[in-house]
Amino acid sequence: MPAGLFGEDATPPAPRLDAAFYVQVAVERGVDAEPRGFTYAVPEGVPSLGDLGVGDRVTVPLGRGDKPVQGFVVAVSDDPPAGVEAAKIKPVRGRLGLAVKLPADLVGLAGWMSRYYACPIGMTLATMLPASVKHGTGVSVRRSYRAAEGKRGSGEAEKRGSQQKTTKLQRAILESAGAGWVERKELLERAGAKTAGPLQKLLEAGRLEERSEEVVTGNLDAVAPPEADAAQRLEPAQRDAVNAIVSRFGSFHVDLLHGVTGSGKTEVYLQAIAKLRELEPQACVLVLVPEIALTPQTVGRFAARFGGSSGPGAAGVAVLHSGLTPGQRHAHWRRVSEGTSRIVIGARSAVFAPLPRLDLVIVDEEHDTGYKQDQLPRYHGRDVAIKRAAMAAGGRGCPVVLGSATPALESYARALPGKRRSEEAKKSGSQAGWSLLSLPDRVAGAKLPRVEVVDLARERRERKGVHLLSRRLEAAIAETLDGGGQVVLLLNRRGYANYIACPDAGCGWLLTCDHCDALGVYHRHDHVPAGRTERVSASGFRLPKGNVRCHHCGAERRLPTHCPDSGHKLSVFGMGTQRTEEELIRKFPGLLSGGGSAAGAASVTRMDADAMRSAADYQRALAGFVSGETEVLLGTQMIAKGLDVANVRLVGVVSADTALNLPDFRAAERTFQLIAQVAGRAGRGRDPGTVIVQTLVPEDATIASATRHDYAGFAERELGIREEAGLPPFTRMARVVCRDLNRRKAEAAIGAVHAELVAADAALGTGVAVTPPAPCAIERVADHFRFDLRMTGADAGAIQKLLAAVRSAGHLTSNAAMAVDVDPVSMY
DNA sequence: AGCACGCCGACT
DNA sequence: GTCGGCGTGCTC
Repeated sequence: MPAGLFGEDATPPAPRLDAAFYVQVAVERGVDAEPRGFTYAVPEGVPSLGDLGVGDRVTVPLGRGDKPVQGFVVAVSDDPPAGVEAAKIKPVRGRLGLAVKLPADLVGLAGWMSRYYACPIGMTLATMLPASVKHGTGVSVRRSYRAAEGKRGSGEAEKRGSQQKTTKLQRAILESAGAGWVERKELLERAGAKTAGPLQKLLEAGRLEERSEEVVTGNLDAVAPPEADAAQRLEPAQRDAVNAIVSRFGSFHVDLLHGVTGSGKTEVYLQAIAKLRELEPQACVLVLVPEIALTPQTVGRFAARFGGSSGPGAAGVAVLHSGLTPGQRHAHWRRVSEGTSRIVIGARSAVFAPLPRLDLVIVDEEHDTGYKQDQLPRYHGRDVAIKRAAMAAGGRGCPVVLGSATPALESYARALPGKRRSEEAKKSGSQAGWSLLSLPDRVAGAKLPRVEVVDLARERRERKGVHLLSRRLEAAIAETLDGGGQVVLLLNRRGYANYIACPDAGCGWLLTCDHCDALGVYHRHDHVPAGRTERVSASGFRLPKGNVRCHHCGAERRLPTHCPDSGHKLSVFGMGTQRTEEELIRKFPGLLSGGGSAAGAASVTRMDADAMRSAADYQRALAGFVSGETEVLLGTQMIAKGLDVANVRLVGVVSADTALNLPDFRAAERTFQLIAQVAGRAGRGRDPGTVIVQTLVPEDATIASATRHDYAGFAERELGIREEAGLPPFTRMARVVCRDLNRRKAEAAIGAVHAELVAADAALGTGVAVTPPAPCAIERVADHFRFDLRMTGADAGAIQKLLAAVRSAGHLTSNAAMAVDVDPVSMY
């Protein structure tokens, strides 16, 4: 600046900050300050800020009002980066959570996620650190004391000390404390002091020294104490798989472990981990499972093999999932961060476990859509895990094992050596580092269950009345129960009935939600006071009272009795788990509902989101089924996962068609997965068991493949269809949804995004196809109108390039009005 | 995401 | 004449 410019009337220059150094801060706001956050100055001579580093949390002033906001340090530099006006740089206000910081490798991962999923980096970082860790839940300060070092103490303390008289209690405390550190509580006990008063006096007088340390008190009992669980003898295919995984140690590689249900995938994980720990005792392992609260059996096996998290000197398994109390979560997090627990098992968010190093990543049930987060940041746990593994060990990487009986076609296509490999895999060739490991058979000579198909259309023609259970299924249930076996029944639809309609064909009125473009679902009250029933159904059922619910917005209302248009009495039809339960009890009067309500009684337990309000409900229901107290387990897809009960001899799929008709290109894949997974619950013991699949379309190729346990055949055909249609996994997809209370605004917003995307694609030559905007399959949800568009590119890079351009120009935002979903798993 | 600034309707 | 509606734009 030229000298003399600032005369008396001119604005004085902003005083130059005496900055020791500068930090880039990603603020925990929706501020899309990609890629590097904002620059702040670290003032000279502030001791608590002197060693600020990547991953530390700070408070910084933001905006015109200098509103203090929290953020993460993502980079440190001696000088501010070029292009940032020096006058704009503000100083860091303070530091947060001295004991806790995010490991630098996670900060790097957040950078990748922020770019890949088009999400503000500050929000990405914020989701990596559990709230309980942020807030320091369950942290208490442990204070210990020792006698000050006698005469050597100089000046003040000495003087004040001599001014005061030493009471008897104070002398006792001084003696008890001695030269070593003694904890507060113990010290007072030893000295026989009832209050801390004398101790405080000594402290003030400088005759005692105090030391304090943070202790996380949250209990670690969430991991069951180890039971005996010896390594099992491996089948040849399992041994090959373990050997293959072991051969990858030390560098990045992805193995897709495709093993049929009951083929012993978990044992493969366990033995691979054991081998890794033999070779490298400090090795750290990350194990992801779809929803850990629902898989206590898996966690138990890991804990049994490698030690639980509680008990003396336990160095074993930590768990991180939503079922923990905040204190427990914090405690587990700390143990992981300190390197005390080197094996972490957890749900999606456990991919951010603060392990000090990473040597092996396992993603169990990798096809599960629960890995995809449906809120910001919309990441896929499996894909982030793979990226984290690739970035591990300073870029050298570590191996990943993806396990499933029904792999996602995205994974299968990359791992498959043959012709159906996706373009991406072909392009990068064998260095892509994906391979397929197969466990084609169940362990110990067990056989996959027999699968029968029942044609529901025919059943309806030949039989009067409403029957959710066909004659064949009913007979099989009777036979199984008579023989002392247990039954699993799957129906992937909650409630009693999903159509509430006018029986007059000429009227055709259907009850829909007032706030959504969706049908109301009739739910009975689960606990109806005795004798309170209400005649509703045209077919003559006496129904207990209930409500109509919308499964999209949660709105609830009373069940109307008459059609508002024609005045006819309404009828209720369609199928749901509650209705299946009712029919089951009607047809098997010996069964009692409510799982174990009456001691020793044979019973049916319904397991769906309505009946299972908490993880504890689920654990209880599961325990009842494992113990044999519950004979029939009926539920939605939550019963299809991981359940391993030897006495299950019959699995019934009440309707295989529920997922088949969804407006989603993955409908067939979902259907295959659901049938194959639930069928896998049968025949875990000696008897291979039977599976009965009810469907209106018995000739459907997907259902036929599932009945033959033919994943490869299904995949071959479905991949052919996907390739033909230019769908994933042969392409990559991203989706933008705009929503607004005002329909025209939502439409205008998506139109603007569409124009920007099309223009950017033309300018950059990314070759990404952008669909014209269209109303979503369910256009209105909770009074908001929704429009979407889809982008399809040859590979992830093309989509990324396009998104980055439009995003940095400010035309893509992630907020309540607009959502960007990269690699969407749900299309409606 | 917040929060401030700014330009158009119903009150003292 | 003002208070305040929420549309728009910016945050080192």
